[in-house]
Amino acid sequence: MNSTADALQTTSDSNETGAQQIRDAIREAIVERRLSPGTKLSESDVGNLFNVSRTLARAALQALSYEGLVSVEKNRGAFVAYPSPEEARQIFAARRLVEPGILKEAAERITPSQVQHLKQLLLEEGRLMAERGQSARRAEIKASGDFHLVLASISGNLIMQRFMEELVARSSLVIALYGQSSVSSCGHSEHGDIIAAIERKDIETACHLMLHHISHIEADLDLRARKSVGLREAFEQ
Amino acid sequence: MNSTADALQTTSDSNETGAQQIRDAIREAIVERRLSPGTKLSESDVGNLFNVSRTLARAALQALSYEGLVSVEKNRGAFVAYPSPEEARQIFAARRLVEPGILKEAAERITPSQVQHLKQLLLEEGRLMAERGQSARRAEIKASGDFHLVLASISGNLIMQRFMEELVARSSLVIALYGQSSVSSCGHSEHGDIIAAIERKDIETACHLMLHHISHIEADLDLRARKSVGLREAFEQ
DNA sequence: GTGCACTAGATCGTATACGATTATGCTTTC
DNA sequence: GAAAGCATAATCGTATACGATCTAGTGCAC
Repeated sequence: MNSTADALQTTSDSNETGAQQIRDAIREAIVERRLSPGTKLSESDVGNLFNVSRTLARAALQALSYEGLVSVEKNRGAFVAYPSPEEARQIFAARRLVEPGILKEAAERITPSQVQHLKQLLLEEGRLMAERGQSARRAEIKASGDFHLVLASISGNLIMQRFMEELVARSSLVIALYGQSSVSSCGHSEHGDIIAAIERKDIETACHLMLHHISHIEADLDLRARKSVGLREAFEQ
Repeated sequence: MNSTADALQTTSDSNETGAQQIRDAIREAIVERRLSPGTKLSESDVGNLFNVSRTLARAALQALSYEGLVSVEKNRGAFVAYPSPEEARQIFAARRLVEPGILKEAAERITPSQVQHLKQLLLEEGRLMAERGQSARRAEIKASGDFHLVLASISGNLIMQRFMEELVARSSLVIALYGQSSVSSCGHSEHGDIIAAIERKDIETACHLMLHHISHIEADLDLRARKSVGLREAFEQ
């Protein structure tokens, strides 16, 4: 049990308050798919894992439920969210709705050094794709999401940035549940194409590429049947 | 003090858990501008007001901070959010970014009965504008926001709906702080124009009208200087 | 009279405690 | 042997308690 704690506590000792640290650690675990949808997150267990009281554990789980990553059921407990197919569709519909707009604002105010940053991110992503192993896979998942998040941060709108963080995190959950092609969740080359369009200030095509990109991710999902672990949900959720 | 409690507890005794009831009551008070930006919300005071322990009061305030309506400062306490001019700009930028898209989806799937619902809302809004008195003013503020929220609910996307709820609530806070023309925060006639465009399935114009509408609201703000109550913030915040 | 140190009060952060609700497993009965 | 009922264990909802941090007021020194 302690080994799990070590695995989760990757980003400790900042100046945040206790509950936020736990929230961030659990969120990271969910986004990187170390925690599967439907997993029960008992308040006591979470508290013991991080050596804090149930009070803080509860606060962290409550916070995650506001982000849609955890669903708390009254008098039953908290579970890693198990988004329905309909919910999955809405998440991607939301992304199609906001990401072109974010991209447009980002493209207008991007600096050359930020373009370099994006390119470097892309390289890192490609490197991870080539590697084998669990941790490389996790890092790749994170990197492919970071591309969209960095774009949001460049747009300069903190509110949209936070919204995108929520959407990307929930997307990761959806892909974990309904994704088909085992690994590459996010078309790597498409990220590159988008960066290229941004660089030559071709905002129009950049937006179209982004729309297609999101649709490609969604097209890789099988939203009709639940994944093989579906029966497990019947027990725990 | 008890009179205040009665004034706040408009929507009680549902099947929600205690903290959610308090959260909703405070949110409503903020949106209807019964609570001004910068007001201190002490955990003990909130708890006493609603006859619950600090635990629940804290949970409610925490929840509101996730929505951006309350800012909690470590070891200092919670305050009704006091959005900066920059934050205000970002809120309206976000609305310009998402509302056309929401409107587009809503217009595509709207039913005749929902159109009637919108029209009825509009009438109600107009009736309240004509009335005098504090409570009518509050109801008008709520109604003008509800127009945008109903549109979001018609769009059928729960995620965008929740996001819009956050944006509308925070807009109310911004208008309370920086609004100039004392009362009519939201161009009433513009709502009517938008409904008309939706009804004749002219989505293109409806979106343009919406964009102008949002810009008109923002244009009514004075984002340079803080309002006269600004000195009060110096004391409490 | 002004400025600094110190003490007292208030408020927050977190832990613990207790009643309420739900799940589980055993016993009993048909 | 199966089903229903009861008892027990686990978990959540909420309140209370205590230490830590911040705020404010007082008094002393200069």
